Amino acid sequence: MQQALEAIAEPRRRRILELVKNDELPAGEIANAFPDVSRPAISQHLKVLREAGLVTERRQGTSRLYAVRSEGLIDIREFVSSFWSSKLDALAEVAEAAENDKAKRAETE
Amino acid sequence: MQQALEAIAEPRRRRILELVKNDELPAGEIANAFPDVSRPAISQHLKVLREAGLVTERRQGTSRLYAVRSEGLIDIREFVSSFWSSKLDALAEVAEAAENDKAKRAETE
DNA sequence: TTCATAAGTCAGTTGCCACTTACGTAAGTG
DNA sequence: CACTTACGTAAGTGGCAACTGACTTATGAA
Repeated sequence: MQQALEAIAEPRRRRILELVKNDELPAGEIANAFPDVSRPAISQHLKVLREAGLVTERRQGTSRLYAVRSEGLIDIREFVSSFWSSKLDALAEVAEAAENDKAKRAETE
Repeated sequence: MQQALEAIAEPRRRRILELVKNDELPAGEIANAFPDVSRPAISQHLKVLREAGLVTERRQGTSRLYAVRSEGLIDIREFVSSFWSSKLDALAEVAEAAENDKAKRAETE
C-alpha cells in the first residue's frame, strides 16, 4: 500500500492513471499530454506506477502500451473505507435515521 | 484532495488516523505511541492532518483532543472508486453475470 | 547494414519534507 | 505570584524525490 499511496500522491501520476483508465496508451502519447515536462520524467513516473502495481506494460513493436491495473488500488480503497464502518459512523447513521424518521412523521401530520 | 493524499502517504500519519479512528485522544497520548520519534515531530504530523481536514482538534484544559474527520477522505475515496466503474470493470461485471447465469442454469438442470 | 523511431537509463542538480533541539505559550495548581 | 503540565512553533540539518540533458537500447524500414 505504501508504494501505491506514494504513487498517487503525485498529481502527474494521478493524471496518467486517468489517461490510461479507459484506453491503453503508448508512453509517447502519455508524454504528449504533459508539454511542460520532459519525456524522461514521464518515463520515470511510469516506472513508479508500474512498480506500485498500478499499471501494466505491454510491448508492441517499438512502443510500449500502458493500461490501468485497478487491483493495485484495493488496499488503499479498503484503508479509506475503513473510516466509514467504524463506531463514530454508526452513530451518524443512527442520527440520520432519526432525522429521516422525524421528517416522515412531519409529513403525515 | 492533494493535501489529504500527501497526508496519508506518510506511514506515521496513517497510524495516527488509526489511533484516533474510534477514540478521541490527547496529543501526548498519540505521541506516546511513537517511542522512536520526538513529540514535536508528532505535533507537526498532527498539524498536517488538521490542515488536510483529516482530524479535528478540541481543547480541554491544557490538552488538545484529536479525532478523525472522515469527510476529509471523501475525495480520495471517490477517486479510487472511479477505477472500478469504468469500461474494463463493466466487462468484468458482464463476465460475472454470465458466470452466475451459467451456475443458475446448471442448478435447475 | 544504416538510419529513424520509441522509449528507458544514468548522473547530476534542486527543492522539499521529516526530523531534532531549543524556545514560546497557555491553562491549571500551590 | 512562581511553578508545572501539555503542546505548539522556530530554526537548522540530512536525505530523498522529481526534474533535466546526454546516452543507450531495441524494433522496424530503406
